Amino acid sequence: MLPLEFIRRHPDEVKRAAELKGEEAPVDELLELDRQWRQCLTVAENARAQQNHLSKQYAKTRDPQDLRNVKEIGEEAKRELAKAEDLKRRLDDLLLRVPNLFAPDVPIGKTEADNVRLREWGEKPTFDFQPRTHYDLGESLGIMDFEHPAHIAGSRFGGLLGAGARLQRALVQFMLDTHVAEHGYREMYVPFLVNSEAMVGTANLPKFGGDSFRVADRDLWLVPTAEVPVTNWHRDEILDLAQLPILYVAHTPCWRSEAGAAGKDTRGYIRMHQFEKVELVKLTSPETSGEELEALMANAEAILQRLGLHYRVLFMCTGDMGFAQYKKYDLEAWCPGLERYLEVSSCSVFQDFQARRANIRYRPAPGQPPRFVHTMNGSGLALARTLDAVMETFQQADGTILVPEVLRPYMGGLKRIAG
RNA sequence: GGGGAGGUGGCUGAGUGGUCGAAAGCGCCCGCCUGCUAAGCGGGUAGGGGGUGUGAAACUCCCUCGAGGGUUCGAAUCCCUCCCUUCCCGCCA
Repeated sequence: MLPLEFIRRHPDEVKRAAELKGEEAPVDELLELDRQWRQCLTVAENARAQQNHLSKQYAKTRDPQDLRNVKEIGEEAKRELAKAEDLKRRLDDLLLRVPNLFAPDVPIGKTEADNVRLREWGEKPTFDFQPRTHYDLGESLGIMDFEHPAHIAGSRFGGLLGAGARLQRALVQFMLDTHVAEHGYREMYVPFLVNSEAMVGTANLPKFGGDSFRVADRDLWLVPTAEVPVTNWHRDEILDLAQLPILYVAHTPCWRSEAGAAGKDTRGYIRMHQFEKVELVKLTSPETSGEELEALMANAEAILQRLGLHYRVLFMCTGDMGFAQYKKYDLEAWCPGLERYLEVSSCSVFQDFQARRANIRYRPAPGQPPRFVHTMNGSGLALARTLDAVMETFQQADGTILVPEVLRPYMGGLKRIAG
């Protein structure tokens, strides 16, 4: 969230950012509540101060009249304090609904058409036959299945079999090993269910609860991304500057309700209720967050490059970047069968927006007051779609799939998937 | 799931109704001392919020001892509920 004081001083800047992001920002309502709250709080605290004072006096005098006075003022303090607390609760709730600002260099725009293509890596592969889609290939080879999962769980679930399941696992292993051994991340294993506080910390709540699955009768949510448990790992902690930057990588399943996602462009192993992802998360000092984001994105790109997948990098415009992000890049891998790019990674920095919510701080120097860290994350990479891109890119005329070199050690040396 | 113990500042840990936002130690900061370092000596050091207000001060008030509620003029301290940690038993992959 944004500091209340910042909103007080720069309401127009906050409103402008929200508008350009296509988000609602209850700034006026918030400021009015803020005014009422502070007024009420002053009255309440003055009453409480009087009460404290009179109470001490009564301790000395034991005068019944003093007792009557202190009781009376005590009642008033209680009433006013309750009023102030109610106002503060409403204020805090609104505060959690104000979107983050965006970086000065973020392109202004409304839709994905306004995103800026920063660069492309490699070239679209060419085929001397009509390339097939991953689901077509996968179902023919018997390594990808949508019917059985639908039967046991419903639509928007996919399943993998044999070499398909193993190929996904190989991708996960390859990604984890690369990020740990070569990019300096620390591997983590984390809960796949998190409480509401954690969801608020990363800004998945209160506004976006509808995007995630909640466990019935419990305050637990299925993680929509490892970002939630990993970023919240250090909630309410004060870190040492020497610990920063903290680099974490975690592989988790992710669950998303994908409400309203049915229809066009969603056929295949693309937008599932459940998918695997290797997620990169960094906690940094404010001074280094800019360069750390670029490095994080480069780490994600390295995976695509080693797999030999053609991809492009998009600088997301204000309208397409989201509530909490300060800056966001998408990596999109080319899928020759689908004849379109699929988003396989989204790399974002939040500045201290999440850190304020999750209360993650660091001490810049011994003896100095704590400051909020900066948080950022990016997929490194999202699994279902990376698997799709691999299958479609390395398919052969006979319907088999060549296994990329870097994955072969993870496939028991298998060079070609033939079903 | 049943029973016991416990959750206090950056950390360890005292504290069972006002003298406690909290002993002591560690850590950290400032100063002194010492040929350097170490040791020693003195002082300082929780967080959040409100008001007034300046150039970043200063002053003042309120809240916070796991969370929430209650008793009381007054709660870290007493009562209730919940969460978490830990030990023993049970169960289980």
